[in-house]
Amino acid sequence: MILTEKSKTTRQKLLAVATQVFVKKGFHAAGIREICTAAGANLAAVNYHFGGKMELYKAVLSHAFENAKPPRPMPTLADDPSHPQEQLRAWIVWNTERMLGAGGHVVYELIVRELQDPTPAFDELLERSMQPIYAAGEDLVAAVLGVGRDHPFVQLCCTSVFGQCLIYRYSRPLIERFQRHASQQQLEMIQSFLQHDPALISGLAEHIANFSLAGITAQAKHIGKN
Amino acid sequence: MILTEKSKTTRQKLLAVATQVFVKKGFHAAGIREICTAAGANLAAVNYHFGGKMELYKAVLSHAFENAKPPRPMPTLADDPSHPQEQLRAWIVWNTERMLGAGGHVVYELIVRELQDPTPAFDELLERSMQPIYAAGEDLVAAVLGVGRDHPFVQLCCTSVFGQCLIYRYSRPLIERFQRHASQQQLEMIQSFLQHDPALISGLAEHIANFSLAGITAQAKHIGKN
DNA sequence: AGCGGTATGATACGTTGGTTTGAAACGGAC
DNA sequence: GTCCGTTTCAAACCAACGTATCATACCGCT
Repeated sequence: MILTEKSKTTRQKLLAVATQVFVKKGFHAAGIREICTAAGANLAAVNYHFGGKMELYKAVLSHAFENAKPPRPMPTLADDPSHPQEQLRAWIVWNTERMLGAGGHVVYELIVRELQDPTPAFDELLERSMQPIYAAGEDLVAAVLGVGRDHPFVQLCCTSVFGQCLIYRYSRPLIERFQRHASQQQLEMIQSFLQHDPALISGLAEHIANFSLAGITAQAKHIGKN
Repeated sequence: MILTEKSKTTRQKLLAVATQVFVKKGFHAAGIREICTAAGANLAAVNYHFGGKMELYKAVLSHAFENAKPPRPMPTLADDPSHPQEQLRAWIVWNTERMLGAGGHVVYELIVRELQDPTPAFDELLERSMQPIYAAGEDLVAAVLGVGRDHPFVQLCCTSVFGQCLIYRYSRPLIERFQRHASQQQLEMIQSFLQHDPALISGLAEHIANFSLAGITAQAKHIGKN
């Protein structure tokens, strides 16, 4: 079990290939035969190096999570408590780019897969990768609305923000088909998203930030009415 | 192959049970042994009545689509072309309630399942069930923004609206876990969603409509800047 | 060279899941 | 009652999958 140089190579190959396959097909549909042949390894390699398919999957999750370090730190309310709106905008942009950009996209692909059929590894993954981000968003929205974190509007608005981001991860077949009759320019946009074009993702982040900030500040007017 | 009364009964039982199982587990994870035993039918019943698992699935999709008639007609721009904003609000509310309410929820559960691993039946299902709704939304957003349907903002805004709705369908494990530390009142809200509580869905539809209308009208200010 | 832990390889096992088969039971028509 | 198409049933078939086995090859070490 001691990792020599030779073993590390096939281990890493397996990990890399398995990541791609798990992202593309999900845990159940992915086969270790497919993974092993694609990695140029023997069928028994997965069991030898990881102990089983589930352990390989967990290793993929951990590895993906460790390699998903954000390029810049997450904006929080504590960074500038006197300007919550600007901080909220920065957080939305940061979150969108993190979800859709190249930096952390593998993690979110895997999370999205788990949404339908959660494995035992799902809770920990979510807790480590998304929960802190969501909590920071709650703080910011609550600050902008001038209410506590438990106010229903806070949850609703945060979910609205996440929904706008996640649909581009989750519903790509849907978006592609809806825009099938759209202009050529837009189809190219969609294709670029598939390759995580940073410029287009920034533009999308801007849209979601504009859209959401208007939505959130509009909610402020409804507070106290009920 | 002629449908007598006796055969219709088991056929319908199979169809009903299969719908539940496919919704709960997805196409691949669902087993015909499970479906048949739950329906009180023999293992060979699926092959006899439908010709195979895939054909059963297609029958479930068609059946679900036919039983998903909306309680009221979809609001469109043509209903009242002089008040596009009010019509857009009505459309958002209608769409949200349709997606999340009891009326058409089976169809959307199945669509959401297909988003990850589209089957050959996916395209037709989408074309018949969601595409017309999306097109109507595009018209309304374009009218509110005062631009053509091909304007990038139209697609972005429509996707933002759909994203807010769909996240409640496909990310329920996520929402539940995020609000795990939330108040008891909110946990009950989530539970009620699972049972398609009409009142709560109406409230959610209101939120999404408020949020989105503010977001869309805010985009109008950015038009022409580039 | 010879040893021991490590890695790889081909093969087989047990299970699962969809499909097939062929016989038996049903139900109306004559 | 008999016949025939339809439906049900138990059992088997077959492919695919994850896993286990055991022999072989590798490599640093003494």
